[in-house]
Amino acid sequence: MSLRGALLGLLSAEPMSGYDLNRILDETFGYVWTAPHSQIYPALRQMEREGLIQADVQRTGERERRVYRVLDAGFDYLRKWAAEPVVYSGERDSAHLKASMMHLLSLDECEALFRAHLSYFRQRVVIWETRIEAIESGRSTILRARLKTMDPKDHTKLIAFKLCSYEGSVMRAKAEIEWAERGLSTVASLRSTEASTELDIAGSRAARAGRPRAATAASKH
Amino acid sequence: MSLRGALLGLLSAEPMSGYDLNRILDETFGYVWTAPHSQIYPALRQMEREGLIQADVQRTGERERRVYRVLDAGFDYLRKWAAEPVVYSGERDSAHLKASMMHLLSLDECEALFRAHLSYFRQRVVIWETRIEAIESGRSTILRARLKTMDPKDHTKLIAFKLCSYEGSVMRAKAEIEWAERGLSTVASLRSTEASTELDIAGSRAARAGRPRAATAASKH
DNA sequence: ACATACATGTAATGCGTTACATGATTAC
DNA sequence: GTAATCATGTAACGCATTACATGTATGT
Repeated sequence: MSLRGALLGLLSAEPMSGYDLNRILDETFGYVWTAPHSQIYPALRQMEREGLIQADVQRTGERERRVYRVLDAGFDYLRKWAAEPVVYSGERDSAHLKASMMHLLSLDECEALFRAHLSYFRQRVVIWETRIEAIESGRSTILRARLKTMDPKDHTKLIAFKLCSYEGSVMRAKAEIEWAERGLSTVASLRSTEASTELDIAGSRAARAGRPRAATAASKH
Repeated sequence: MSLRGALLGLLSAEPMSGYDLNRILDETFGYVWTAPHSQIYPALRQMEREGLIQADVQRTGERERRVYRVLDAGFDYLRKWAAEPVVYSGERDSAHLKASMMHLLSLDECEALFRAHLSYFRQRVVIWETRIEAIESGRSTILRARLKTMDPKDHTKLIAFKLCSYEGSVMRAKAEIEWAERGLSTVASLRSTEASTELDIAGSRAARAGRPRAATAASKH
């Protein structure tokens, strides 16, 4: 269960409440896992029942705040979960699925889909690169909290892997951007083919510039 | 509902049975969407009830085979679904999530995770590049079936977008490969740091070669 | 005879989304 | 006073996984 991994991982840096966890998943940590509070609160209660974490209840007047900290059993669970091999189950990506059916759409609709893809991942890249800079310059509060509780000789390791995981997200997002850009240029080529009343052969060559075999295949039928 | 999109998309190329759809999702089409047969059969029945598709029942002796074809309402549904903007909901990736917690693991365990990642995506790339070649050379049977039922002037468009979507998957997989390779070199650097009993500063510099600011941040605490 | 591929389902369980629901504190 | 933020939950529904369940046709 990855949700538990994510929650225990964050709690192991610093004890905090369900509300805090929700905020962090929304803001910074969401680059690897997200969850709504409707999933978080029950999961915390369940893990508490199982003895993985424990809540220290803080009161501000009437308001109750349940600050969870990870118990030994929780650390064991977390380590065990993290070391388990990942199960790579099938792909499920609506953006790419829709792209595989773009022949059903108008070129305007295709363009709109690619542009949305582009702007979504460009935003992600900006957000995550900002995070990377924060980690590199030591401005990240959650990282500082974690470093405080750690043996100084492990600091290098922590920072190296934190950066590595953020860079992974950035690299993937950049691949999506590159793909969307390629998609847009495919659209542009098809548009010019549509505009002129040229032969199919010439058209397919233009549509897949740099991929001569595509043009060959297209001209076959 | 993306499952419906995937099924209608495949059926629009060629009428086929739930069994066929399952096989295609497992083999070739799974690069964008996968589903087990326990999802496929009920989805087909439901779409039939709603008048999106219709089954022509074929009998081979006792055995019944329900071959579905897309009705006009189904085409409308498909086109409408494909043109709708994609909802980009939060990331959820256990591999990257685990990577963000690798400081909890031994370097051997980290290496194992990265190697598994690498080999999984290398396999994907091989499979998908084979598909791309099949499309480019006109050896793809499903593509040929689709081309037969289409206006020849749209062939270019179909092939261009098919290739584009496969290339998207390849590009993303290559980003994952590159990331895993980077992860492995991070592990290697940390290993050499661990082996020698050098200072933290020198260690962190080695661990993040080419990223001098990481070393600076690490040496701060 | 036996294995493999063909062929179609249901059921239980778990994960994820959206909506519903409530109330306290703080800053303006 | 009122809006934003803090704070914690439940419920209904839908989508996904795994296991259960059954039987036929075909090739060796």
